[in-house]
Amino acid sequence: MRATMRVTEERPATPGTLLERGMEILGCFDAGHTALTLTQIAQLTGLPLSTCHRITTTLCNGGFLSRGSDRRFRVGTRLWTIAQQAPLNDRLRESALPTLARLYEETGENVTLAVLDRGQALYVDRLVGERSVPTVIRGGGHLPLHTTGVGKVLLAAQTDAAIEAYLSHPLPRPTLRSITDPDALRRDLAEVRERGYAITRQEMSAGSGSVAVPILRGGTCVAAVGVVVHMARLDVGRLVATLNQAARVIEAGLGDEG
Amino acid sequence: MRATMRVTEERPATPGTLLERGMEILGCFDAGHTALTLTQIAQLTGLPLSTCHRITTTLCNGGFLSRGSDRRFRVGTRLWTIAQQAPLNDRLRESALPTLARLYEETGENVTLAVLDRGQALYVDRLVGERSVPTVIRGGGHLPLHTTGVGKVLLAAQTDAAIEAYLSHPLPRPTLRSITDPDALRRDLAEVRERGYAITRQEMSAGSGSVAVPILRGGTCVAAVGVVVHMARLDVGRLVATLNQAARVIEAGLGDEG
DNA sequence: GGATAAACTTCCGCCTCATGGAAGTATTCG
DNA sequence: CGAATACTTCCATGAGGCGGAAGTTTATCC
Repeated sequence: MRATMRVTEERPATPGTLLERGMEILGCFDAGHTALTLTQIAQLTGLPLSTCHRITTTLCNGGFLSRGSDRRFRVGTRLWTIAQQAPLNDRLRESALPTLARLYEETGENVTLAVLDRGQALYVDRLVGERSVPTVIRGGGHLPLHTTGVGKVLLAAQTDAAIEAYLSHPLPRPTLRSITDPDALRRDLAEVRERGYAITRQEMSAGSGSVAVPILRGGTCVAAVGVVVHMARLDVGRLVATLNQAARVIEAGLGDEG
Repeated sequence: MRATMRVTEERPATPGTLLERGMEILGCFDAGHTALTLTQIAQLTGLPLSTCHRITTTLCNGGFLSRGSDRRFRVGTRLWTIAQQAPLNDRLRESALPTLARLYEETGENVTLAVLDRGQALYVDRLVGERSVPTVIRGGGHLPLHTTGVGKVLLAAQTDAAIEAYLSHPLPRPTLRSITDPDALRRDLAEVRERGYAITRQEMSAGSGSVAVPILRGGTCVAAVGVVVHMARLDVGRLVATLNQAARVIEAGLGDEG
């Protein structure tokens, strides 16, 4: 009989404006949700079906969504086109791409480029090999700072105050090896600063580790490049050398200041 | 005294809903407009300043826009993240990337990957070399089908009816060498179909030409890879061989059907 | 550095346009 | 082929967007 307990459902106090709702619907398309039916969207957002229908129709007309023959919604090319104007693409990505690919060729491993975004590592680009560690996250996704190589590099480059702020929040712990103790992390980050590179050992997923180095512009760290490899192939010395070389090339492509 | 001739201004009959206006504002961020001030947005959209202000504020709160210390708006990371879920990225892009980069390394030229979108060639990815032809368009931009190598490939793969529909619209003519005569284009496209590759010679911009080949999945053309080079270096035979090799690799990475 | 201009932000009463339940239609599944 | 599910359309109501104008901050100029 399921009852009608919808009373205390989810709506705290926010009626939500049309535009906010539109953004909320678009936000449903995250990693793993590349195609959604109308009802799925209604469930995910908690909005009435007719409301979702109206909004999705508008979004489709604007090219922000598109609807395939399977009646499912996908992100539209218009939205994608607009997104290409994001600062993330400005120079970093374009100038880094060939270098990342060469890195990928040289190492045969998963190569990632990430920046700091909203207290997480935002994966700007990612090259995944068939022969390497299985996919954890696709480009455009976020992962914690303290469990990934690129994340540690980005975090270590922040001010002490920012680091403390990060540590003050509860830290996710995806594996048993994840470092979540504040003191241990502080030591780890200090080491990253000294050495100029970060290492993770099964801190994000069992069986794999990573190495990452910063990309600097005008003395500040704007991004990080890293590789994710099976633990057995975690040859830190070689990888750091290769990564540093790549970072240097990317930095050169960025220009001095912009 | 300026009068109040605002009556017949610009608003045909569309008041525009909040969501539509939001999309319109986001749409202002196209090639060459990566950062806009509030007044610029108001001018571009023709919307009142206060309205723009309200909408941009909402968009910023949602992460769809961000505002730098220079008070200018840019596309936000949230929007970018969502865009990564677009079908464009599904497999094509990820699996093509390393190959494109290798192409870039081998040829030292501008390498482009494009799909058909709304009657134009949508550039999914683009690697631009310092040593090669200057930038015409960035990734995420649209160019005509009949003046670009990748465009011709995509157009030639369409049904005859679709081609005729394309030819029935007025064709832009960026250079004197652009082929805009319908009959000449039909012949050109027939040739593309036979040979399996397309050539342009100064049809998009003076001094440069291009070669492109299709990327097939399940017998249909889903994309095109091409290179843009200075006319002096337009060694068709060599480029076609290299491109075909690359296309084969990309196709292999796509999987059979999905 | 002070004055003027431009760009931006806030405010509020009017009135349009979004709202969402319900009824109707298409699609899928057994 | 019928039942269940997914989607689309409709409409009276009132919540929320509207934009001109006044106020504040930032940029420009001499």
